[in-house]
This record gives sequence, C-alpha cells and structure tokens, in this order.
Amino acid sequence: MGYDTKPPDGYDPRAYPPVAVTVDVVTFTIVDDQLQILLIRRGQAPHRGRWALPGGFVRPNEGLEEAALRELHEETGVTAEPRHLEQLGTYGRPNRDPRMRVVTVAYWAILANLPEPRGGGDAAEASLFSVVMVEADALKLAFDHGKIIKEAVERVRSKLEYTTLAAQFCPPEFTISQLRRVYEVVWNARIDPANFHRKVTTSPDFLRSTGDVTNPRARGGRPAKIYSPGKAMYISSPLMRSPSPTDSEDEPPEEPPNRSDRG
Amino acid sequence: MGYDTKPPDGYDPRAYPPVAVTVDVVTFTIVDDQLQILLIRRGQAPHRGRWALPGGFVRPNEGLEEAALRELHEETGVTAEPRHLEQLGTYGRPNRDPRMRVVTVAYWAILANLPEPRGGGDAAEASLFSVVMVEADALKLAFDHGKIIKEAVERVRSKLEYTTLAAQFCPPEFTISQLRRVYEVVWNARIDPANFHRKVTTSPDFLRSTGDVTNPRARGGRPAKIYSPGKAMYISSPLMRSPSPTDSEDEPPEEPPNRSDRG
DNA sequence: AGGGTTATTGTCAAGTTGGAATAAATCGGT
DNA sequence: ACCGATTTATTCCAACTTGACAATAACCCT
Repeated sequence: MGYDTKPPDGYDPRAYPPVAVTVDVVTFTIVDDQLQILLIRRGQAPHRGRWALPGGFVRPNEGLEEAALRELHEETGVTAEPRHLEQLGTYGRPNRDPRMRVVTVAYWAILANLPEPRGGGDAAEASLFSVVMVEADALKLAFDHGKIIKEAVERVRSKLEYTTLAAQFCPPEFTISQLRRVYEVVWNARIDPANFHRKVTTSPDFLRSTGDVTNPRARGGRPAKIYSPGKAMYISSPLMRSPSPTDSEDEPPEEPPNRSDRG
Repeated sequence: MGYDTKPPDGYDPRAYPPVAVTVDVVTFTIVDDQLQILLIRRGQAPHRGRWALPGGFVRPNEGLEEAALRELHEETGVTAEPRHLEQLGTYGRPNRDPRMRVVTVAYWAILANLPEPRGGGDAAEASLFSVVMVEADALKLAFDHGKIIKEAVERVRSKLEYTTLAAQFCPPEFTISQLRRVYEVVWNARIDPANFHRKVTTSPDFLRSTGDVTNPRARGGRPAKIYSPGKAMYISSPLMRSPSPTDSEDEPPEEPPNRSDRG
C-alpha cells in the first residue's frame, strides 16, 4: 500500500479522507429446520425501525474480528461464542450510508444452540429470521444489508460443499441424520441418505465415532451411531449440490470463494 | 450495521474513530513461464525503499474497486485494464501501519500481456517479481504485504480449480497447451497433457474453437487448434491439484474461497 | 524417407456417484 | 412372540470420471 500517494489534489498521510469503518455480522443458525439469521431492529435514524445486521464502529485499538464479536454480543445479547467466524467482504459504495462515508467489513458466523436473543446494547430488539424470508425481500432491511446477507448465504452454501463446517451447526455430538439435515436445510435440497452416509463416513477424519448410539425414539427405528467432528477442515472431493426444484440457480454468482473458497 | 452504538466511552456517529481506508492490489501475470506480481518501491517513510503493493487512499466519492484500479494505474503506469478484479479481504490489525490506524481493502487482479511497468505517480519504481521469491521471503516487503500476497496466491491457485479464470492469463486466442502451461505455472505442478485436454474440451463452454490452427513452429510438431474463452465461468467438476514434489502442502490454509469462494 | 516434436485421440483399470435394494435394530400393537 | 412400521446402516450395480499410458496424427528438419 503506497498510501503515501499524493494525488493531484494533494493528500497528506495524516489528512486522510474522513471515512468511518464499521463491522457487520451475519450470524447463521438452524432453528426449526430452517436456516436463520440474527437481526436487530434499529432504534435510531437513519433507517430507524428497519431490521439490520448487528454491527458498529471499530474502536481505535481493536482488531476487526474482535470488533465483530463485540458488536454481536453487545447488540444481540448473545453470550455464546460463535463456532466459526470468517470475513465475508467489505462494502464501501460511496453513498451506502446517508450520513457520511462508511466502509463496513462484513463477517459471517455460525452459532449453534442459539439462546433466544434478547436485544442488548442500544438495539431495541433482536430476533431470528429465516433466510427464505430475506431472500424473498419480504423484510425492510437497512442500508445494503440485504445484499450482504445474500452474499453470506451463498458463501455458507458453497462452503458446505468442500469444508466440514456443516458439523458446526450441530451439537458437539450428533448423528449422520442430523448432519444430513443441515445440508438439506442450508441447500434447500433433498439428499440421498445412503449416499450421504457413504460420503461422510469415508471422508478422512470428517467424523469420529463416539461408540455410542442414540436411545431410540418413540416412533421406533434403528438407533443411530453418534459422532463428533474430526479434525479435517476440508472434504477431499466435494459434495455437490444439485439444483433443487424450488431453488432455481444455474450459475452461482460471483465470488463463491474461495471454494476457495477452496480456499 | 447498528453503528449508532454508543459504547460506554461514548461515540457519536459523527465523532467516528480516526481510521484511514486504503486499497491495495495484488496483480498477477505470467511472464517467462513464471507467476509474477507487480510491486512498487516505496519512496517515503515508513518502510522507505521496501517493495510494496500498489495502493493508496480511497477518495471521498470513490468506490473501493474504482480506487483499486486508479491506484494500480497511477502507481505502476499500467494502462491496460485488468482481465479480472476481485476483492481478496480486508486487513486492519491495529498496528499494521506505524503512523495511524489504517484499514486496507486488498484486491487481486489478473493482467495478461503486461507491458513493462515504468513506475508512475510518486512511486519511485515498479517491477515484476516471481511469486516463488515472495513465498521464500526473499524480499523485504512493507507492512503486512507479505501476508496479503500469500493469501492472494492461495486464492488464485484455488480459483483455477473450479473457475475458468485460467484463460484470463492467456491472450484472447490460445491453444490448449498454453492454457495448460498456465495451470502448471500457477500450481507449480506437472499436468498430463492428454487428460487435461480431455477435461477442458468436455467442460461445457469453457473453450470455443475458432476453427484455426497455429502455424507450426521451428521445432516441428502438429499444429494446435486455437480456442477463445467460452462464456462459462465455472467448471462443473473441478480440476484437482495434486501435491507437487516441490510444493509440500497437506492442508490448505484457512480461507481459500470460495472454491467459493467456490465465494 | 526417417527421426524428432507437439497435439490429439484411444484404452483400460481403478475409483466415485446416483439409485435402488437389502439388512439391522428398534418401536407399538395384537 | 410375532407383525408391520420406522429409522439407520450396508450392499449392489450400472454409469461415469480419473489417472496413467499407449497410439495416432500432423508437422518440422535433415
């Protein structure tokens, strides 16, 4: 970064342009067999009363990730640490905030077993919303948060293909059915149980058997083996999402990453 | 973003913390059968004399991507438009710049047929460096630019697996051998010509035959068919990089994309 | 014509996938 | 105790993909 640049109109390294840097967090969880995100209702202008991502200013001696975690906790009352926190991208279109130039660094997180959010800090209210509602634009969102959320949804969907992140949506110990349900909910697609079972059990160190099985439920059925997550972070040969009938996308939008994302 | 947050120490939306936002660009090109990146030599403190990524302040009414392109052109004298420009990530560790808090949004770009950089703006010098040199830490780099470059290299490597971006390193019309060479250079691995040929020709709309063939070279050899890039942006079933003897990585580092990056 | 070089096509065994069938382990009801 | 229903786990098979390598094609030079 040669930001000692002195363009024709003459910047000085200390006379930096007035820009505010914020962080925003798209927090995913699965509740009621639906992929949901955590939003807060804005208590102040602009966009007062609209739903928005939790987030806020980065403090002078605070790292970006640190700021993201702090704002998540402060504004939503969530005390649990996210199972995963990852940078999504930075949004800095000049007029995305009416008050001044604001560049926001967006993060996305996975939170399992989310306790009911209670709204802390100065956020009036915090609540979970199904991503299908957001994808249908059924919600009035503040700023460009609709765009950010859609890009986060695409990121989490594509990350399930080649990483072992799906297990982070599950409790510490889980069955293969539960894990499959994560994929089905996030991808909004049906997955063949037998093939899924074969795939995840042969993927090296994706799952570790605890030796236990579930105690069978009321309706009967063979008890399922119980697993915990292995140490592998990537799946050698990715799972594929086949286009589901309800979900009609042919070409994924720009920036699925880093499958990169595989990486 | 609820950056109406008023933390205990009392922020006001207009009394934003003093942060500078810059952009930096990692520009890749292939010259002399090597993956190379474009760096400038810093003419001012801090890190005067060190090599750094081209970049600089984002101007008040300028988009981030726009700023990245401007700085690339201003500081390196490159006039050609990049074939690809994509956000890599944002780096904002509190003391990454000794002068003040600077958050930088990093981009990476592909530039084919790079004309010799001449160093423009106030950059003393601009030059290409092989990524193997940078990966070996053989170069004194400014700030955290070494880290940024390494993450960009991993990103471009993983993106070749599942996208058709490799063609952007080639001239508008090229042969399959040239395309294969791109993969071999970027991945630092040998690729079987026959299997590669089969793979790229069967991948839907990756390549379009122009009908022409090369006029044979001095050394002889069968003339190669000439192709231009198709419209497909993704490869249905990814190419795999097998660990090469010289390049020993077992687990890819965090955040390859996307295979999103996948996004 | 013959040997060298590069491009392209073909072959084959090994592995992977999707789909369906089968087996295993439990339930509740009779 | 047995039967059907239910859920999980395993097996089978045909279609496809991959990697390694052989064979062919089309050109050079001598």
